[in-house]
Amino acid sequence: METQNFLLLKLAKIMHKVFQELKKRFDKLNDEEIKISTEQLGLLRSICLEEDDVIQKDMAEIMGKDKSSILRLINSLEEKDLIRRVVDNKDRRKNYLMVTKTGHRVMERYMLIVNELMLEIQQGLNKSDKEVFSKVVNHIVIKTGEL
Amino acid sequence: METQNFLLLKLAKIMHKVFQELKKRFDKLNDEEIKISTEQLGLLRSICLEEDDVIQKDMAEIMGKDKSSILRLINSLEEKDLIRRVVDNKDRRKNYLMVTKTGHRVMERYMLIVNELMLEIQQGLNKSDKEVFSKVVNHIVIKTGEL
DNA sequence: CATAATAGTTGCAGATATCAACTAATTATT
DNA sequence: AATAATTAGTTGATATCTGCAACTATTATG
Repeated sequence: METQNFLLLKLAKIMHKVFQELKKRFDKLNDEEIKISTEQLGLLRSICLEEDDVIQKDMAEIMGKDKSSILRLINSLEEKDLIRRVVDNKDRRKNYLMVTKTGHRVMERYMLIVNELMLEIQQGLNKSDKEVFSKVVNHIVIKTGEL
Repeated sequence: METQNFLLLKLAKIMHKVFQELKKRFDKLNDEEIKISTEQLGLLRSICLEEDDVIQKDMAEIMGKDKSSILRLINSLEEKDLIRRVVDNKDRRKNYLMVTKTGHRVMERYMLIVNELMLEIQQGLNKSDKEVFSKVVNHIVIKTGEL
């Protein structure tokens, strides 16, 4: 019973650590390049990972943040030319958030670092463990989706 | 290869969702009670979970934040009478962070909610899957500890 | 004793967050 | 078709959290 609580807290701790490490490595890489904050990167990442084109409101829901928060993050990403607002012809209230070439390049570079770190972390795990882990994560994705 | 990246991002997403849900349930509970922010709760949680008594500097290291950040979070927790600074007799530079009765009560209440949500999320998983998951998490704890 | 190192504090500046009030565009209602 | 309601986005105000650098107080070291 208590084990499961601590597991969650452990998970929180390692996620924090992993993203901290990722940010550190990413910052190091981007010394003279585009400086991007964790939140900005998180939003960019989310936009990239969505199946369909999204508008600001979608991202507010997906990220679980206020629409004005998203708006300001979008502003900063647009200033850095990582994404671009494109007005929907059919409904001019909507701004589609399109990732620019630079944005994709930044994400790719980020993904390489993620990849590298993941390999480091996975060392010593066998295939079946990884599969079960992946299965459980997917299970939790579904369960949290129901919340 | 790519699978593992997305696994991390998936994990990040579910953690975000879980803590969001936890905060929501916790806020609902604490309508007239102590209002506490996510960061404050996170710090209180960490202090409670440590084996030994800690000082501010320890928490800065554990949480991976600047000591001044911790200091201010401690201030807000102390204002709410959830923790108390106690000067070390042998080294008067050090403030031990002692959790008050109220602090423990708040944490217990929080843990109950965590517990409840964990049970909801785990429904449908068999024992062996949970064990493997736990094992992998522990593996990652060790690996991230080496970073 | 003078100097280093350590723990904590304060001031400053920047990023993020939410809330509420607002505009503009679209849809629904009468 | 005119009016009202809804939706998407924006803005202003305010609060929280963050790190950095400079500072104080205390302890350790030479």
